[in-house]
Amino acid sequence: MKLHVSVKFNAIAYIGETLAMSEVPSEAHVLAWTRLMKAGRLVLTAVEADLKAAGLPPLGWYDVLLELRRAQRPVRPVDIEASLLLAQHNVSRLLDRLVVAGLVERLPCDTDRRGQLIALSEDGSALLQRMWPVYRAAIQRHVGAKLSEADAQQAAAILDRLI
Amino acid sequence: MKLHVSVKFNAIAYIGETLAMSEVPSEAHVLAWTRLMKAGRLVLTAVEADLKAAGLPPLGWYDVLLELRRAQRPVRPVDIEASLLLAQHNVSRLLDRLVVAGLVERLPCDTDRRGQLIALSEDGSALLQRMWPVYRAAIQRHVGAKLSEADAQQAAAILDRLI
DNA sequence: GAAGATTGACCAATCAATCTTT
DNA sequence: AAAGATTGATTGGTCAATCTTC
Repeated sequence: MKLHVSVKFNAIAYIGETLAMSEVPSEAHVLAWTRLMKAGRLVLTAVEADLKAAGLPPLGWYDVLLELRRAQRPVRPVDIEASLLLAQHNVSRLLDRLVVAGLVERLPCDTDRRGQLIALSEDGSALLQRMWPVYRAAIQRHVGAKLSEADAQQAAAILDRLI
Repeated sequence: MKLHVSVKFNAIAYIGETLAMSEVPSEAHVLAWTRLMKAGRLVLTAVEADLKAAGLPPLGWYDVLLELRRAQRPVRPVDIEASLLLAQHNVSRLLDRLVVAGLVERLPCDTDRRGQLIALSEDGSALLQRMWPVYRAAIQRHVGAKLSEADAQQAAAILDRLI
């Protein structure tokens, strides 16, 4: 009788846990999440501080300029949104600032007259080149110096599964 | 002669690379950094969206409330800053909102009259409990479902080295 | 003078609505 | 109606300055 009850109870507990397993994260998953947020914020803050200390604009500017240089041709705002994971209105206003700073130009888009093309200017290209050494040094200081080569490879591989 | 030149060149190249190694990040380090930013932004956006969809406040509120409940007693703003990696003025205004929402209370601090103590209210405690199931499900959906247990453990360990 | 915290002014992000073209 | 993009209004974050207490 006692055994019977015990079996029943274990069965219920087991079912409960099985259901829970698919609905709630493990402790390791929660820890990975909190570390992701904390490490991300800490390193981002440090890198942004290095850029600012060198009198350079924020990372968001670099990201857009790099996107344009990589494409080697004018790019649609919608493509920038997709690759940088930014909201449409966010990109619109970021581009406003880059235009005012003379780093990019807005061109009409012939194939779709709703849209436009964003072109990298000479100044934009020059800024990109001035920023990279500082940015690169910041990455080295705040990431490179803290992770082994194997750590970096593993981290990149695992984080990629979240994307 | 040709060999001699070659040796010299290699030596110079090697020195150059050795110096560079300590100043610039490897490709893997740069990739780890970009993935960290991208994965962090993507998952954070998704989790925040889940909270909002459930009619709940943003994660920052949860972080503060959780900090207070963990301490089991009123906490100094300076301690919140340290554990959440937030700037002082940022915490000040976040607490303003929590006070207005009736989730925390500001109490005078007897041991240091410059400071204050932040106490969790009943409503704050209740909100914490209402948020956790939604938050937990979001972590499971956006992290747990995408990483194996081993991945999560490795990720947590590696990211911890950045903190 | 340094530390804990707040405040006013400014900049950036977000929401909802809008406009044009597809 | 849906997609690309912008805009006005509000909210949140940041900078510099300030205030009080240590």
